[in-house]
This record gives sequence, C-alpha cells and structure tokens, in this order.
Amino acid sequence: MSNSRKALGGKVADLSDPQAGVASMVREIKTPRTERGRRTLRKLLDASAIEFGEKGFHEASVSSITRRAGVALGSFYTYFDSKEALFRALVQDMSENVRSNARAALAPQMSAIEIERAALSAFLRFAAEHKEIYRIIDEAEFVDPASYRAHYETVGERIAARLAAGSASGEFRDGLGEVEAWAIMGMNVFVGLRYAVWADPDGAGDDALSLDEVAARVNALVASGLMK
Amino acid sequence: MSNSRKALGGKVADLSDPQAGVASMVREIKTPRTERGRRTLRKLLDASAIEFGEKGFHEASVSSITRRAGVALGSFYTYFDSKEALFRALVQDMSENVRSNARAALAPQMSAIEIERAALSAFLRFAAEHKEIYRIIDEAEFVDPASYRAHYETVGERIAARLAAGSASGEFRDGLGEVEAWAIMGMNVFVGLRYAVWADPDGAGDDALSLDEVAARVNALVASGLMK
DNA sequence: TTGAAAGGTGAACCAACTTTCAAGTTCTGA
DNA sequence: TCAGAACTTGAAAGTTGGTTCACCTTTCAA
Repeated sequence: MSNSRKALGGKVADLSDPQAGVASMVREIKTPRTERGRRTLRKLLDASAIEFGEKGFHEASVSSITRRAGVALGSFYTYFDSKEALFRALVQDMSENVRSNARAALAPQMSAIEIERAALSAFLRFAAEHKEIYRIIDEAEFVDPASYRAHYETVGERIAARLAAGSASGEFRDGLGEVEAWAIMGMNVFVGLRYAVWADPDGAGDDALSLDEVAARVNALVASGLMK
Repeated sequence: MSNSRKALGGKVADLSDPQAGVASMVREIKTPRTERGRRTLRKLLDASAIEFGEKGFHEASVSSITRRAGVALGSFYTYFDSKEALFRALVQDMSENVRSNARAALAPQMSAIEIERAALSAFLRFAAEHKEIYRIIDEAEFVDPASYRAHYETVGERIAARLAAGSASGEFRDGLGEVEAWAIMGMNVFVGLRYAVWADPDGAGDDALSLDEVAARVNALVASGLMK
C-alpha cells in the first residue's frame, strides 16, 4: 500500500543544514535522504524563489516552477505537500534572511543612532539585491497571514529593543516603545520600496540618490525630526 | 446580432455622479441607463468591497459576489468586463476615499506640525472604520500594480507638498523632500496597520492606546526625533 | 399601447491548474 | 551483488471558477 513516495521523512526542521545560500529554508519540507534528493530540492527552491518573485503566488504555477528547475512535475510533490507549503517555507526563509542581514551590519561599539542608520543602510542594500522579498513577504498577507504578521511583529520587537537600549544608554529620550518602533519600521520599509525596489528617481537618472544618502536623510529625520 | 447586452454605455467616467457613499467608483464601468441599473450596480459594488476585503482578490469569487448582492451571476457582466475591472475600480475608489478623508481633516489655520498630526489621526480613524482598505490596496500590488504605485506616489507627493509648505512658513527646517515624505507615509501606514487594523494591543485590553494617543506619539517623533 | 432597448437569469462551457498515480530508474547498505 | 528504499516521471484525473450565451422580463419614450 504505502509506496516509496511516502517514505521521505516528515516535515522536520533540518538542524544541521550545512549549505549556505537558500539556507534554512529546509523547514516544513520533506527532507531528502540522498544527495540527489537534496540537489533536486535545492533546484526547486531556487526556481520557486525566482518564479514567485517574478509572478507572485497566484500567477506562478507548479508546472512552471518544475520546468524552470528542470525536473518532472510529479517530483514537486515528493518534496512539498502543496504549492502553499512551499510558499510558506519561502516566506519564513526570506524573513530570516532580512533579519540576519540587518544583524550582521551592526557593530556593538556603534552609537544608538548610528545603529539605526546602519540597519537601514544594510536593509536598503539587501532590498536592492533581492527585490523579490517585497513581493514575497507582501503577498504573504494573503497567502499566509500568520507568517506575515509574525514577520513584522518580530522585526518590530527587535527595533523596540534597540530603542530601549538607546534610552538606557542615555542617547535617546525616554518613553520610546512599540509605537515608535513601528513608525521606524514603516519608514524603512517604505523608503526601501521607493528607493531600493522601484529605484528610478523619477525622471532623470544622474541626480539619483544613493541608498546611503537616503539612509542618511531618514536617519536625520529619526534623530531630530522636522522642526527647526 | 448585437443583442441588448452590448448596449450599455462604454467605460466612461461619470462626471455628474450625484450620490455619496461608494461615490466616484463609477469609472471604468459600463454606466447604467436606468434607475434599476444603478441600484444593481451599487449592490454589486458594495458586495464586492465586502467580499474582497474579507477574502482578498483570488479567494473572492464572482459568483459569491453576485450571491451576496442578490443578483444573478450573469448580471455581473452587464456592468463589468471582468473580475479584474471591478477590482481596479474599487482600488481607485478606495485610494480617492483615503485622500479625501485626509483632506477633510485639515484646517488651514493649523500649524504645519499640527497638520501632520491631524492627517495621521484622521487616517487612523478611517483605517479603523474601513479595515478593508489595507487588504484591497495592498493586493493591488499584485492585481493592478499601476494603481498601487499611483496610489502611493500620489499620497507621497501630497505629503511632500505639506512639508514644503512647512519649510516655507519657517516651521520646518529646509531640505525636506521626497525622502522625508515617503518616510512619513511609511510611518503612517505601518502604525495604521498595527493600531487601527490589527487593533488589540498585544495581551491585555485596557492599557490599549487610543488612536489619538498613537497619533500624538508618532507626531512627537516626527517633530523632534529620538534624541534627548 | 407598444416595441425596442435595458436589464436579468443561470446552466453550461472551458481553460487553467493542482494533485494523484502507477510504473519506471537510480542509489545505497549489507 | 542485489533487494528495497529513494527518487523520477508525465499522463490524466479532478477542481475550480471566470466568462458566455440564448432567452426572459422590465422599463420607457413616442
């Protein structure tokens, strides 16, 4: 009865996960047992990241993903329970990538306000490099609302923690909390959409603001506001 | 040959448009010629706003919309060329509603910084009242990218104009532009998502921040930043 | 009063996908 | 070496849901 298709391990987080790249995406996925299987899984994962980024969840098709990956249609279901399961795995991975990228850009000796600038600057570069993240994370609002919420709540908490640290060190004023964290997160996301993902600075081309200039201006706003 | 179905007027903006409510949605829509037709169109429009808000574009179905509206499936195509055409009309209408709501909240004698607070405050109340706008406008990123971009670019320009006015009157510092406008727009949108649409202030229930408190805190941040 | 235009109806068509399946091929451990 | 597990394959089943169509009812101007 139970033929070999059902033999792949259940959906378990792969704790070891040595390979870099598409990284810890191995989650909620039927873990392959052989090298060949791992290669196929990787091909599907890479192909789907591109496909979802280009077309969005609904326009993307499983058959197009497998075609892109160079594997048979049926093989898809050896690794994923459904198109949605794959998407969920992708969202969680992107979310982790965004966070770890930001974390990597921060050095402990930075001042609190420098940390905010560095985080935004790193985020902008990352977004420019991976424009898909916007489409994929944004579309999670519809395909996988829980992940969407979890993503922004986690990022928000992280920013709130930075603000608290800044207050504690005496650089920032007191009374900063979730509201300010979400405000800052919103700034970063929207500026990223406008200047990293949509790029073209309306009209010309050489008066383009560099991502670092944008980060600096936003940082100035965050530091001391609009008033004279 | 040409049966009556084709007789409705082409897709023209309805210039007169007396009715309030769903208002100027009459655009890119086959304009009804009789009172009965206008009622049916209105029913479809209202039903679809609810349906899209609850389920999102792809999960919403035309048959469910017509059922909700209490009209036959086929009648849908008397008024709309496609499910997408309806969605586009809805997005443009929501976009206009958001803007006109904000405009209505501003009084000319307000100071520049008060204007920012009033605009945010009005937006938060509007979002709390019409939680669908987030789903619908956000999903436009995938269903109708042009409208999505147009929406945020228009709002951004409006904010930039307010900033310029504030600089001109001497209240705001100089050098404010699109970057700052997009940053402020992002703050407003994210804070709206968190406190107006998602509401519940994680955990308890009575230490809930009122929308006006949120607006005030964001306004303080915009005015003078994080620093001491 | 009347007939043509406007509007309404829902069964059926159809194209597009996701998912399944039965039968192969390749790997791997003993 | 070889048995069985792991993996591959692509045709076809099964679904879903947008769109069409031929016919019916209502409205309204002349």
